[in-house]
Amino acid sequence: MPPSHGHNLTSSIVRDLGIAIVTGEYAPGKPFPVESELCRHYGASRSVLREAVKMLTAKGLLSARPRQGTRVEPEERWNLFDPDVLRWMLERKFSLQLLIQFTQVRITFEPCAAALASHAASPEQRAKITAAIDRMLAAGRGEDDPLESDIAFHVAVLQASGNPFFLQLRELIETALRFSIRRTNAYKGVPLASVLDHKRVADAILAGNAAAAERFMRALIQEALDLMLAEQKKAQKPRRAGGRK
Amino acid sequence: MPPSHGHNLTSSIVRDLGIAIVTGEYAPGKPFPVESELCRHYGASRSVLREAVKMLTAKGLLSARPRQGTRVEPEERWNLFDPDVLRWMLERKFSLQLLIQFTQVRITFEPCAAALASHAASPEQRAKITAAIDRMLAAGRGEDDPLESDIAFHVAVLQASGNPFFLQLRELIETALRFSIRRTNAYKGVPLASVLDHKRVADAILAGNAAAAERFMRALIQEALDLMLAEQKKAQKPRRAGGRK
DNA sequence: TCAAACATTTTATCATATAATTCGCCGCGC
DNA sequence: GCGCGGCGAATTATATGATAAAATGTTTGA
Repeated sequence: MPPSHGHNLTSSIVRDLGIAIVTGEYAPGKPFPVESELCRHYGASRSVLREAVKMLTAKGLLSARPRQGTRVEPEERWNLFDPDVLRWMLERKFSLQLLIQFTQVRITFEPCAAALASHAASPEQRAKITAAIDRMLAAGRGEDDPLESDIAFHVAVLQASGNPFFLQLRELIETALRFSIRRTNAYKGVPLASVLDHKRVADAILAGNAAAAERFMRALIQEALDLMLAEQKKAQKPRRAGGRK
Repeated sequence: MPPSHGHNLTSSIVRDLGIAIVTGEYAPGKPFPVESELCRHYGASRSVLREAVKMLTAKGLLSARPRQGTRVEPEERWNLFDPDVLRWMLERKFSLQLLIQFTQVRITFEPCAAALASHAASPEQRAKITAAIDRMLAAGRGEDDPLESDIAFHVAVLQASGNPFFLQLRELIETALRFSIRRTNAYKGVPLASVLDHKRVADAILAGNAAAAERFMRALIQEALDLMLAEQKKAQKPRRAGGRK
């Protein structure tokens, strides 16, 4: 196993093991390989392997006790808000349902963040929001990257909210956005309408209109959510019902 | 350093270092002790220390590179949604502002979870919500623990929402509730009114009335938030303005 | 039948050695 | 004087082997 992805051996093992866990390669009930076995598997020393296991333990994926071995934790203990964990899940264990569930989180958070931002945004943060909208407009003319400018807008709003918990979602939303376009082939040509939908959120925030900012942001994400729900329904029809996992 | 708290040496060092970091003992800019120094400090071997550092790295508090040493990450990289990190911050670096900010997160999440629950709750989950309300009523009569029953209610709603991200907040909310009562001396005698406020949320969920469930849950948390904001204002008056940190 | 002693397996901890990485210094050439 | 390349040192990264502790299963003794 060459340290192809991360920079060092440990982080690439963390990544590999992490992906193996979230994809269900090691079930929460079934036995996890013992240290020595994993060492052989990866051709790494015990130190490195133990450090990798500790990192996954810190993310809630594993737990270990003497004589009992290392075990995969039940899924509800996983740290879903850890950027690594969410990324692994979206990239490697994609399910439309997971993306929908995360979007439900966004539709919960972001309108609130927009409302807070309309009161709390500093001049610099306001400028950043304006700049992001400008970038989106430019992207509409083909002069900037649509995805990056979109991300920049949402991040700017989160930052302007002044709530550090909201800011935490930054990486998660970035991952989700990057990922969802990679699958849905949206952003073919940025519809101007979408840019204007963003712009009215920005305008409401800059005008200090919390209620409008919240409403418009919610509408924005609801639209994306509706698209996913429609796709989900479409995908269910041809085959059968039963949307578990 | 006896492994007083956690079960083993590593976890107690993780805890100790984690607390030292969130309390600002090691600033994000200033130098962090090198491995050998930390080993001496804790009287532990390098392996143990490195594993502890790796766990903190996984939680976003540290980063390390050869020759450059280990460094504290800027606060916005910390994994605030990690139960350990939030607990350390609330227990050891308490600020009313942080509690308020987290409550803003709750007021964002929980009404939404209640709305989802009103449609998605399974029979078992409904029973759990009912049971929690019964416990709260019992607590009002002094026959059960007010805090535990309150926690049980909120957790039951999160579970019933069917969204794993919401369920993640379980431990966080538990921590925040346990903590906030320890400081505010609320729950002296559970006012029946509060129990009824909870009950009408439960009733709305059980009746499948999403809008009402959302509204009542929001009102419930808003009340707590208002108390904190009032306390914050009260605390600011006597001294001076300037609520940073 | 039950319980205490024992053996075994697995992680936890320790100790030491070597490699890789990066920064700063020094000297060389121009 | 100034840049550039190598050299050395500091620090984490990795490897290895040994010992300790914990938890489980088994055996033995009454």
